[in-house]
Amino acid sequence: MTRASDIAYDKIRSHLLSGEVSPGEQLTEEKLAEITGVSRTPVRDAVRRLESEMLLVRNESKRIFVADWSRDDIDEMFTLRQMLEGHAAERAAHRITREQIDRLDEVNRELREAVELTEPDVASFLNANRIFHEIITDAAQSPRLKQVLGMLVETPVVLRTARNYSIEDLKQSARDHDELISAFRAGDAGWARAVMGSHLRRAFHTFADAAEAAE
Amino acid sequence: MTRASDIAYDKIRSHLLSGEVSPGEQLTEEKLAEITGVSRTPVRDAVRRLESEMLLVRNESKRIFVADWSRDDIDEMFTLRQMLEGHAAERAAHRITREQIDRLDEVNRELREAVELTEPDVASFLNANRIFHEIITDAAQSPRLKQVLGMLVETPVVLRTARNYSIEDLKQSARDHDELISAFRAGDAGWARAVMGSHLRRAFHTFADAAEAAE
DNA sequence: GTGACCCCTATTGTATACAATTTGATCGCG
DNA sequence: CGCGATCAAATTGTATACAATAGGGGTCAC
Repeated sequence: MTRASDIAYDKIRSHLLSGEVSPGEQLTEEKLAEITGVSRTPVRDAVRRLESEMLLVRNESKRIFVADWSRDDIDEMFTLRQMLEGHAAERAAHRITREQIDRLDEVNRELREAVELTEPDVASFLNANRIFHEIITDAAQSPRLKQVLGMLVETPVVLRTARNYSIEDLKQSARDHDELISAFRAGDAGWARAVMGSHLRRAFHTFADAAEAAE
Repeated sequence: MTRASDIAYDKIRSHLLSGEVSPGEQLTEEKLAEITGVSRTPVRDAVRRLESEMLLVRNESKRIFVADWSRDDIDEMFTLRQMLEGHAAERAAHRITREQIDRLDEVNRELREAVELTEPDVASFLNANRIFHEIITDAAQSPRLKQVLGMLVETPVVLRTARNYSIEDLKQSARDHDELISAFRAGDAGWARAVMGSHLRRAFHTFADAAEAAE
């Protein structure tokens, strides 16, 4: 994308993720233009993107609101990711290159380092985790799948809850990733799909438990 | 959406489906503005939508082109629909109302009427088919699923090829729909998913055979 | 003849003014 | 008091002018 609309997208997104705004709160294109420092035109582009990621929603008269995700909504999102990323893992098992597998190894090493600090670095963990899954999506070599998965991003509430994940949960993620790498090395599509499936399903329950504990 | 951008979307879409433009052909916002009779601003909105449906694509420097779908691309699209609509059917089986089931019956009656003419009315068939699947997606009651499925629309090549479908293929579709309705009446999620899966997978092969025959 | 550079043109991106629509509130009337 | 109509304010939609960028083609040096 272009510069101004990228800036707008990034700034609005981090604004939404920061927790400075509450679910259900109304935003206007003009206010967002002020915040981002660009005019309404690129803001509108950014809002469209964030709508497709369901971080923003519009009411019947096109006004813009911060999306409010229920527990069921998040369950459904993880279920869709489980299906689609499971499929991605299956495809990737037959298509992934040695270089990509090495990269997965490297990224998961970084992820593990972020976890094994005395105080886990959750931001680095989430970043490494995102990159890890992106590599697999790319290795699946399906533009359509990639585009569809792009809509199913982490929601603000999931990211904020991640701070409450236990060290054991985070370590289990790293172990799942290791097993995925093994499945890819073996070229075993069924194995890769199964591991991805349980990995994402467990991730949902980790989230749900952490969210419950936070209340 | 708003009026002008809706007009632009509809006009550009039917322009793409009409076959007046070839895959890979470049389009410019200005030309599309001329065709649609609105300014570039709503045209840009419409182009964004058509991009997300992958009927248009952009190159590395943001120029707009008519998408070119390979046989593998279409295979992958049907595979994704099979997963997602299978899931939708499964959810719908537990949530669909009596009214919605009656509506499915009615729409499938129309579909069958379009097929059983001496010269099948393919346009009516496709329209009824689209509505039938939309009712199920709605009955699944998952905004996320609905939004994701909205991206996986029929491609121009699939719609054009539909003219070559045999009467027997069209009748089989109507029978699949009847079986789906039976599964919904029984509230049997597994049955609904299975029927939807084979229905869509067969649809791909029907398309592939018709496309091959047309060459 | 080939390749690098530069300029002109085509095309997309951005800002801004104005139009259309929706909301909410105020006023008047029963 | 309640209810509805009407107007003003807030918000999104559209058109248009201008800015930025990428592509294509021509020229010139070698």
